[in-house]
Amino acid sequence: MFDQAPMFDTSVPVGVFGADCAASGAPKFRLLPVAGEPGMLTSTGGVQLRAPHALDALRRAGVVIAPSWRSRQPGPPEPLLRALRQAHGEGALIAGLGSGVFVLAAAGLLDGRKVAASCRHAPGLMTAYPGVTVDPEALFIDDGDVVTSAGPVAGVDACLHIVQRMWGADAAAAIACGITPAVRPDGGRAPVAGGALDEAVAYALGHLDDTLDVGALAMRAHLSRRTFDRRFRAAVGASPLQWLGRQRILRAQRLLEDTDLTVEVIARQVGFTTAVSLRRLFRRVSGVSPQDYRSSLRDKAALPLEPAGRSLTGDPHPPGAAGPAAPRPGPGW
DNA sequence: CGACTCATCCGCCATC
DNA sequence: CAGATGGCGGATGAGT
Repeated sequence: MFDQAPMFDTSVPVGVFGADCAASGAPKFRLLPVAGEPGMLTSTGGVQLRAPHALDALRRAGVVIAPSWRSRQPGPPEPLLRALRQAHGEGALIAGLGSGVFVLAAAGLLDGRKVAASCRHAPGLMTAYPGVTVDPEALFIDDGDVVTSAGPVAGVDACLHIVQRMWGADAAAAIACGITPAVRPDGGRAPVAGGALDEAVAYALGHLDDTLDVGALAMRAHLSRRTFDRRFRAAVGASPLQWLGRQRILRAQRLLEDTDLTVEVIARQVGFTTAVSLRRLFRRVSGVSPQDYRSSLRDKAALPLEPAGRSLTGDPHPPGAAGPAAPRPGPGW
């Protein structure tokens, strides 16, 4: 969230990922509203916003969304751009909705890509960033690791698309029915890379605690190993194993946050056979050891700002797809 | 941390 | 002919 950015735009991802649709079977997300710059953020009509999280929260996110940007100088602050690039490099899905595409462009994440942008923003975007091509027809574009939308209303579609892609059509439909007027039975949106791939992803998320190998996921998607690799990278922006590793770390982070389980136990619960593997990957992804991560969060939890909320890092349990045996850790999940 | 094994994944290429 | 597919093999890196 940014100072002087439109309230409507800023609220879009909060509306989608913060919607409480658990009763209709939607997954719960841990939504981490992040202040993109320090200080109080003033929005449309003088409304003042205060985001409970700082930039370091980007390291814990599976999806990072820039919902808006202001029209005036100065540009996005460099620490934010660094954090965005780092999250992207570590496999997070990055989305720029409406004016938020300027934030992604400033971070260099749109170079050489075709993106969606509203007619108001398209000329300025292409002038300031010659490497970026705007598709004037697109409401939103999923480019695998980067999603863009033309304006905040299409931003709702883009967010629902992300939900569908990562958590399945049922999840998207459950959320959509609360915020859009009419939805087709499929959730109103076509899958990114084909239902087969989505199914394999949903299966993997529901069985993170098992030892999954890429060959088995390919079989589940009814694709050859080679084609699965290719399609996966095109759709998700990372190799299957890289993606799997990041999902495992995200879940481990939650277990570290919400439980007192030992690192050894957590490692097994998220699909590592030993804690050594978890520790090594954990440090590479988040920069700290699991223990340090846990204690730093415990320190922060003492502050009044920490919400009891949920995480946009994504609860990986598409209803139905994960099966009855899907793990449901702790109360803070 | 180092040594070891083996899965992964990407370029290449024939084929569909 | 263009584009997608899938097998092969080796460098790489993940896991133990």
